[in-house]
Amino acid sequence: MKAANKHTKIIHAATKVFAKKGFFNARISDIAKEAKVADGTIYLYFNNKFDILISVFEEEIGALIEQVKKLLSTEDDPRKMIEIFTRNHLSVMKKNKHLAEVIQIELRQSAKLIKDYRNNKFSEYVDIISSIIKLGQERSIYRATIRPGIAKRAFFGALDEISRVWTVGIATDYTVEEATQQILDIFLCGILEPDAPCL
Amino acid sequence: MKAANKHTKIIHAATKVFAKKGFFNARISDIAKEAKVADGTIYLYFNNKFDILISVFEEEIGALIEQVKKLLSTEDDPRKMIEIFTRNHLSVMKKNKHLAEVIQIELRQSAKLIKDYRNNKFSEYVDIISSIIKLGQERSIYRATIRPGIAKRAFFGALDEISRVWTVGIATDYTVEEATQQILDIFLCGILEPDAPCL
Amino acid sequence: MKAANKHTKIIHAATKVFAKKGFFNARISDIAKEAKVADGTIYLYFNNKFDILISVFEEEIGALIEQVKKLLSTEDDPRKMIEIFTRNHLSVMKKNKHLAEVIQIELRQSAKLIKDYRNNKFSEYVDIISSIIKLGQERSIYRATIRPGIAKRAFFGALDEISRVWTVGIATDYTVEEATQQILDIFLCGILEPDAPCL
Amino acid sequence: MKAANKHTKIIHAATKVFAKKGFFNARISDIAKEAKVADGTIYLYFNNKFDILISVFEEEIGALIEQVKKLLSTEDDPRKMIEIFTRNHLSVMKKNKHLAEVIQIELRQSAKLIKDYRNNKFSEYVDIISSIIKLGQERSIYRATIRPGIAKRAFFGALDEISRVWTVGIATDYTVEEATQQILDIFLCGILEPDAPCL
DNA sequence: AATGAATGAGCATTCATTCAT
DNA sequence: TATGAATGAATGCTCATTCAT
Repeated sequence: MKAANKHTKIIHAATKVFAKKGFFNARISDIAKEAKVADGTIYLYFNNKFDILISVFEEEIGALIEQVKKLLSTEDDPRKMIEIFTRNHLSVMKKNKHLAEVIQIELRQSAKLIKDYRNNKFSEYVDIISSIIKLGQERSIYRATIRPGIAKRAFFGALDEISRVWTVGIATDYTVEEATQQILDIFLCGILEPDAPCL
Repeated sequence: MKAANKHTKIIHAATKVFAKKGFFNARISDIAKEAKVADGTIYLYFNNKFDILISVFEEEIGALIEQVKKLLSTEDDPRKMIEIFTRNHLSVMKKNKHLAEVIQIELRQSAKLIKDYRNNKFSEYVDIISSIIKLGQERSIYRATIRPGIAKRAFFGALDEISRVWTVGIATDYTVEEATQQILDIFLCGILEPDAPCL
Repeated sequence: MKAANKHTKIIHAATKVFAKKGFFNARISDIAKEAKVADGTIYLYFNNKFDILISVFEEEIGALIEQVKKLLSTEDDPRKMIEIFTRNHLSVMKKNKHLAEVIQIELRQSAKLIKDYRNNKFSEYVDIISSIIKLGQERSIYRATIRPGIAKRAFFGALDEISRVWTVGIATDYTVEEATQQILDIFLCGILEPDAPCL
Repeated sequence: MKAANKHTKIIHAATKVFAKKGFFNARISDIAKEAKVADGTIYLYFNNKFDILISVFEEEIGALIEQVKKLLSTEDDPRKMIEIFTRNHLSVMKKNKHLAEVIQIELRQSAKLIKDYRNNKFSEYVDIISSIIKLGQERSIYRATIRPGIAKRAFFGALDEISRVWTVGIATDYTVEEATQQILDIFLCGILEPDAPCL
């Protein structure tokens, strides 16, 4: 992954280091070394350590949002859209372990770490799920009794926990495809209208 | 909550402090003050700061396991069992915010914090879900294609993310009962055999 | 000078180190080493580096005030009182070089270093001079046209600059007694020949 | 104040910045910004930060010396000469606050800051006072018992401390003229009533 | 068992200085 | 000459842990 400029280079380095050591155990000098810049250089691009973490969230999740939105733009069926979201999320998490770790672990602490920080990008990402559900409800494909605001969390939580297996390195393993099929099997067939066929 | 002895008193104090500040921002002196003991006293009961966190996990989740197992022991229907697990988990998380925070946030970091620590108690807790699913499959109530090892994670992840709303304090709110109904609606009706009736 | 307790021990060590290196070049570890305590110990007694400097001022000048007030209490003649103040100030500054340096150099910067810090003790010390002048004016020994608020500064400034020779280590040297006589001669009688008219 | 060249521009900028923040809190980038040049440009004209401070002393005090020497050249009476020196010093210090701060505060630290630096210009300035006193003694206007080397310090110290009121911004205020009159009154004639005996 | 004063290792951040352009 | 991005050494302060009492 070639870094276009130093800002990006540092973001990628930080993602890697935060993933490996966690935010608190990560040293600025670790990030600097990983990015092959001097410690002080980091402060030309970021205000402080927290700022680096926030930037990692914003930029990495921002890219994820762009990617999945692009994929979704070619599809119209809410069932297929859920499938696309699922497969994309799981495969990115399996491939990009560093990003996965940061989202699964560091993102969770962020509210506690940084006063008044709202993970807007993260909310935006999860809201893609609820928007798909709402679309499906408008077209009578998804049951009207499902509350999108709750279902989006249930669904994201399921994906998140499922994909943790790959980062934590638990023995029990499964492929992205197996996980996708299971998730869809459980979730889709659950929220479908009784007469809407499962995929 | 009256503490039987100093060990328990410290565990409860630590749960509260870790929940409020997070493991890294929590100071031993904070825990000592909360437990109304001297800083040094903590080291008579625990080896180090990590040891306190591990003990919090083991004891608090241990109690949770006891509680839910007791509730489940009076029930035989796998559908009801899933409902009991769900309602219990969500209501404990809503009531005991400190425990909720520690499970949702600190537990996730634990592997990174403490080399070679396996959250055995946590695994035991999540495995209750897969054992219920297996039971349902044996009785042909849950579909045989569902993989319990994946489904347990999907289900726990859903519960976990759903209940995070209460600790993070997001505006969108719902009651334990609403959340329970939605979770069951989505999850149960999804994993049931085609001819097994939803609750 | 035996230190009664750690607080005093650190104050004395800091006076010495600030005198030798100046506030900014003084390292906390220098003070700690000089006081024979650990770096962290200093923070059990002081809030921060500035706080140490302020404490040095307050305590060292406080002691100086006590000392000179005690000496003055036995004297009633405003001429003798000025003499006592002068001789005491000059001899303390010549003997206690560290204190002299801190007063002459670091005290001057203090307003710039520490926002909203008023050297109350220092003002109190200089005000002893104006109170002697006022006493002399009441008794018609000192001229009524002299403004005590200006004269106190002129007098203290003269003493201060005179005594700097000893700390800076300028070649031109004179004894405390010589300096005292000259100061009194100039300040009390002026530098004019008896029959030369003032301007 | 139009700067003839960059060297002078930087000197003036540095005087201002050192006055405002003090030498240690002043950053090279502050001076560069004030002088409207790049940080690196400063190093084309000065060796290091200390060098800038020394240059400030030399050039600003050098100008002060030129100015007062020119004023004194038209006067022959040692009493008038002391008056001219006093009024000039006080009025420059009241007008040029930046220079005043640098002389009153930063100059004092200079020996500690810069190894082996002798403020030659400063000595030259203060020696003007002793040369006036010597002149007065030759003409039997000033008493022969006065030691010019001590009196020059006493006199400069008085002026310095008197003028500090204006830079520090103490409530008690007086005009240049009031201060000049008081200084001359005290120094030339002493503070005693005409018929009160000196000690 | 209990205390809490003392320790000292460890790190985010700053900023004078350099140097490629 | 002039620039300003990059460097990396340097340090105030925190806090987990120890240990004399």
